[in-house]
Amino acid sequence: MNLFTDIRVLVIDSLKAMQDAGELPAGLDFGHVAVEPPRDPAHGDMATNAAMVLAKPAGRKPRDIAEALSTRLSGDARVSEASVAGPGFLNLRLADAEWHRVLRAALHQRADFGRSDLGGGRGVNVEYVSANPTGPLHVGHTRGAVFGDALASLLDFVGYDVTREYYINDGGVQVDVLARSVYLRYLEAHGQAVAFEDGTYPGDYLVPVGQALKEEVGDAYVGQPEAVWLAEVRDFATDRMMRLIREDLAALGVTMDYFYSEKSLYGTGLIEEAIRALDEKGLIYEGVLEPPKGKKPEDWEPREQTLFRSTEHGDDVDRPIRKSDGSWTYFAPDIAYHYNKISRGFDELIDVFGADHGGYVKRMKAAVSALSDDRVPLDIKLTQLVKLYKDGKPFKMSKRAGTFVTMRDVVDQVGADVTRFVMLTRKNDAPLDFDFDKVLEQSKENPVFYVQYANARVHSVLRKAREAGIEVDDAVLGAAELSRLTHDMQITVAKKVAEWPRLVEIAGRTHEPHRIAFYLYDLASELHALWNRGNDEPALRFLQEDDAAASQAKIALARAVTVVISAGLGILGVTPVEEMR
RNA sequence: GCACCUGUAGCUCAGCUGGAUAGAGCGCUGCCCUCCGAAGGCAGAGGCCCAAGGUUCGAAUCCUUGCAGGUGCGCCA
Repeated sequence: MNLFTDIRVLVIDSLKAMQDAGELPAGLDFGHVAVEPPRDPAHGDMATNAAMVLAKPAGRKPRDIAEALSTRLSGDARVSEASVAGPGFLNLRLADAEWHRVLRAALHQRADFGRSDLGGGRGVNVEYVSANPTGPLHVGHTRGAVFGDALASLLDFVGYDVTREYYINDGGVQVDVLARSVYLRYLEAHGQAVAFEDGTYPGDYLVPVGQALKEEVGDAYVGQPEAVWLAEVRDFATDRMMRLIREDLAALGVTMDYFYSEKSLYGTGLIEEAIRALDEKGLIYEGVLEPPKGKKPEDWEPREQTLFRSTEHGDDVDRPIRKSDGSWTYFAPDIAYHYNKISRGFDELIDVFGADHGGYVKRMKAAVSALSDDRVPLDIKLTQLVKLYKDGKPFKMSKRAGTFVTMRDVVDQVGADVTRFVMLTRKNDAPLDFDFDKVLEQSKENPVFYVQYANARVHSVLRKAREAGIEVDDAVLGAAELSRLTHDMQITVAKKVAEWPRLVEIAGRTHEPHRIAFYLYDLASELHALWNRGNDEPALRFLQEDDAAASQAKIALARAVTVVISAGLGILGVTPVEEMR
């Protein structure tokens, strides 16, 4: 249940009744009528802008509409008070029973509390990570992986049919470089001295791959020209790298539904088909691009290339899809890949890219817009850089100096749960500071700890209640005398719980999973505040050993909080803990 | 030169399809914390929401222009 949408229905029904009574003209658009929590809780529990939105079309003064609406809403048992304020806001105060109803819903629906039908079962494809298969995942990939995975879970929670997908860039020259690098390690495994020049990957992680290649083919490739081994070694190496990447993802708790290979596009005619589809729309032509202004490549000279008229779909300049030698640019298979996603019937597409791909957004959107005739929206989320800190000091990464920080390094040091939560404590558009020490601190300034601690505190109460012989199963708690919960701080916590379904929809609509992390921190804060008050006012403590009924009511509130924390952490991919260690 | 992202308290950042007196953590100030649920609690100070125009009953939020920082810009992917 979502109390905000329930009350909005009530408001709309009242407005319709006013139309029937001739107090409002027919044919009004209620689409902009909103029911929201007011910024200042002193104003009430909910506020509606109905009077202000409808004043002009209805030809009446906002305050007059608000007064009339106020009279009708006051007649509903759920509304304890309705008052007109400011330019025409209608503030509503709800009966305590409404908050109790929310708690019961949370205890009854548990993991499903807050689920929504926003997506209406529509298919959405979330493509994320998509790192080149040339080495292990690093910190930058980690943020994209966590973000994409949480977004996918979030969309699932709000009613989408979600596919998680990884695009393997195994078709470009970078996998040839990988193959040559592995070949060097292979020669090394045969006892030869090798040198890693510029343009090869010197990382140690290829040592076992070279060794494995030796075990696979013996000395068959030693002393042979590239033509003999390149294709074979390339396949072998990319396969090994993808195994490595899958292990990295698994360590972070990320599981993909599909891995889509760029290489598999070649030779199937799909690229040609996608380009033909664009050509049929008159969007493909042979032409010469203007040189880029400012930073001009040194060897720039005008060339005729095959171009995609992406400017027709919002891009700044048209984009080449063939190099001057006639081979495809990277963009061409990517067009084909998105063409494939469209043809697989997805209703919405989401790409999660690193910030360095920002320049790629417009052309990709242009391609999808053109190929789908604007039927399939593509949202591209860019994740900004992660800056690493060690004890407050910046931690420089350098491949050359060997201080290259991999995803595995991070997960091994702080754990997958902490990594995931911290990566979501900033919106994707903002750079993120990640301090190896601070994320493990046990204090209020560490949101991961604070949320987990709230959860653990509630579970501690549940354990102690059972020891005291008080039944605290959810079914029992759901039937508890919640009318005993009347204290302001208790109602405040219940109100925060009631915001969860609304928050989830907002996060889902905006594709912003970080909102969940921030909300969970707020929710945890409210619980801690109530808990702390128990120090001064023993009557507010959750466990009242001599009064089972009172305990059950209070614990029902606490349990509802952990229901939401568990669901929220679940979306973020973080395991809720029941005990702090 | 152009495009995209960012600009909110001393610092790091939230801010809901535009809503009322703009929030949190840290830091700062004051009080509380021998035990009874303190890996602390309560309260307070602190703002020209980068700037200037515009749209609107109403703008941190939308539009335009400018400023500052970051990222990117044909034969790399």
